[in-house]
Amino acid sequence: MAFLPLFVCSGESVVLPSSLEPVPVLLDIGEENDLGSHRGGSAVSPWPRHTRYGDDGIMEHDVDGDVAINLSTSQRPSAATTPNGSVEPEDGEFQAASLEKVLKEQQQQQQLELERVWDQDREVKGNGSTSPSSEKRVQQEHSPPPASDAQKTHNASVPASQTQTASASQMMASPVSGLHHMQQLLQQHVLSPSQLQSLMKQHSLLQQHHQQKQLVELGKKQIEQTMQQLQEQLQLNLIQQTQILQSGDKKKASSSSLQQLALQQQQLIQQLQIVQRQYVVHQGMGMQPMMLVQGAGLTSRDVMSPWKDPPNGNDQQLHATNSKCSLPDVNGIISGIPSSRSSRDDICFEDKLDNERTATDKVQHLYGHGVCKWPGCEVICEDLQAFMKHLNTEHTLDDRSTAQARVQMQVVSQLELQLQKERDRLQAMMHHLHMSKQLGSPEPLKESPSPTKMTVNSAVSQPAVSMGVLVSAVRSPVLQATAPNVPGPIRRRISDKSALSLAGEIQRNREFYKNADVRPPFTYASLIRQSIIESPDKQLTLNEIYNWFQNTFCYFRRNAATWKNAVRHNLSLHKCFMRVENVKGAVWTVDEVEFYKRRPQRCSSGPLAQPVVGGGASKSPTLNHSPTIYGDHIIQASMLEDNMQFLTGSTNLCNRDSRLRDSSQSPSHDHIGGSIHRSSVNGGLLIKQEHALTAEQQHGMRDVEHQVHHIIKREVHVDYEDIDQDAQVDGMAEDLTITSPQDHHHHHHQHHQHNDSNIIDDA
DNA sequence: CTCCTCATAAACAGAT
DNA sequence: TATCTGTTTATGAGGA
Repeated sequence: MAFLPLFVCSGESVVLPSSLEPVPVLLDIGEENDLGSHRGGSAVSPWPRHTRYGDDGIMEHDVDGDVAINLSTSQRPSAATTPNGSVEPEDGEFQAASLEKVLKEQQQQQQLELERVWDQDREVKGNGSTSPSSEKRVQQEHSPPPASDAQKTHNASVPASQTQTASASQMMASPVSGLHHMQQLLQQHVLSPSQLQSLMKQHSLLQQHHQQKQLVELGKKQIEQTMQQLQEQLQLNLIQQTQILQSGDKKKASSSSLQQLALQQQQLIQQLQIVQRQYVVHQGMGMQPMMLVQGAGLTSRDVMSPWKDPPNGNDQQLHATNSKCSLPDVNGIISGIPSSRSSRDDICFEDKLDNERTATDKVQHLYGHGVCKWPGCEVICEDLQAFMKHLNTEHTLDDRSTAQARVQMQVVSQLELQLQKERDRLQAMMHHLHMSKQLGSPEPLKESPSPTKMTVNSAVSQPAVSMGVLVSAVRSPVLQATAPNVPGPIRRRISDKSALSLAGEIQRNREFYKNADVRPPFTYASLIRQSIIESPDKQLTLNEIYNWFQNTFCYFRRNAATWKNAVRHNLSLHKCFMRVENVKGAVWTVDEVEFYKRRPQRCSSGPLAQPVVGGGASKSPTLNHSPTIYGDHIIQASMLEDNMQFLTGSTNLCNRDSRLRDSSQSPSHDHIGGSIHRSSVNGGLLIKQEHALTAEQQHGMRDVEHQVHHIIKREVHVDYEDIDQDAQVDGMAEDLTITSPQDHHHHHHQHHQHNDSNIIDDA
């Protein structure tokens, strides 16, 4: 979810349309894709290799990439809170940098050694790395460990098949008196000073080990990621092949594409092998500190546990599988050990725990609410135990499960690809916005975002986006997608009068709106108008308007019936939209005069109000409600930005850029241009400016300013029915005095909107 | 609290 | 007939 993190960071003032909530970002998977369900499924891939990667399900891995790394590098060490404080020395106590250096050197040596050993192993094994000829083969080679049944039975034992493991094990002296012993001593409180001293030494070594482990962890993670990606590409490739094979006998073209796929496959496999090798090396690095520990004379079953994780992803998976299958272990984890547990003595034990916890977590992804969540299964299992049994009997490594897993994998792959794309896009967008903000706003933002605005969510799930970017994003609609906790649709819309800013806003965020399933903060009327004035002929058919909505806004690719109805409704309702019969049907045009005439009283408080807060309100609904210290500045900046655009993009007066420009562009009003007309056009807008002549106006309102001095606010009842285009052109003076409110006698007030506050410029 | 704007739903009719 | 287009009414949310 590239956008998700961003979305989550908004303030409470943001409202998401209810329809949006489940799918903040629309992936092009389907109209009504249910990301949630995909997620649920993807979190646990039945595919063996996924088991090995611990808690980072594929999706999560990608989604929280940064977070994941952080966790891996910091969580464990920081989690070293001692349950029984007396036992454990302070964390930083023995962190000698020099020692670390030495250790690193040793580590490197041993890494080389490991590599060598591993190479030898490969030679011995003789199953080299020739490219697989069949699909199955590929799976076996690159996906984890075809945990064969035979291997499965070796619960928690060192996988015999892994010679490299054996080799590695041999490198290590047989462990003696380790953590276990240490713990016993400690528990008995019978430590002599010398014992204590040696204990401390051991501790320091352990710490060193752990630190190094962290260092290695990061690289490892990256490699794991790469491996995952490659494997998934491979899977994708295979799937494509299968598809072609299945449906391909018809076309010859498929044979060529097959060849291509095969080629790709080979390349992927090669890459994968390389990466896997790297991974092994890293595993060795991660393991190496343990050797030190052992060399120090520690011994313990727990210490041994890491060695159950062979320096190979396959075997790790096996281990995880074993853990998963070992019910007592699972239960123990669930019920027993607190996650915060981690004393130095337990480092290794904790590793084991991690793996087991991982297994448990994964199992939990397949089991929920008493139902097996295996794709297409939904068998009811009373308890975890029953589920485990079911899992181990029904979902074994057979063809069906494999196929299901493959499907799931495809789902995950596609989501992941999409995610990556979207994330990149987002990054680029944010970067761009940030840049343009800096360049575009004459007044750099000096305030820092108020912490209250940036919710916890933002901090948590926000990808690597700088605060500055976030700030700049505040005024962008991006943040609207946040605040998932806020129910109901967005009520705040940038009102019509801000259409000027609308043009710029849409332009600036075009890519964003196009791809993010975020409701644009503009009214339907504004959007319709925008669509029309963007068209070459300043006229569109209804269908073209639809298309514009869909092409411009991801949001409008859903719930078509709803918004289309709304569009039609708006077209009919607002007098500013005029239906023009055409040879080939009817087209809609915008009567700019009417457009600006509508509901002035409201708008005056909106976008055109004080450029400060009020204007900001229009700019960003999220700020409307509770302008913050930075909100004002941002708004100001953005308003200025708009004015800049106006200045450069329009020769018309008016305070708002596109407003008059658009007016001049209006097909039906090209000939208007009278000052009276214009002033009346601006009427509603200018009212508030009487007391809000700010820097904004100083920028581009010279023409307007002198008018403002003479403006007279008048309440006029205008019957739009009586004003046709020509009448309007004839003179606004008339239309200002024209009729009275309609004969609508509904209980409702909606027709008061026709009370126009117009400005007469008698200058 | 009232007024206003807007979104949404829906009924309905004519055109295609 | 089904669908599209266009009009109209009703209602509720939310802001000023």
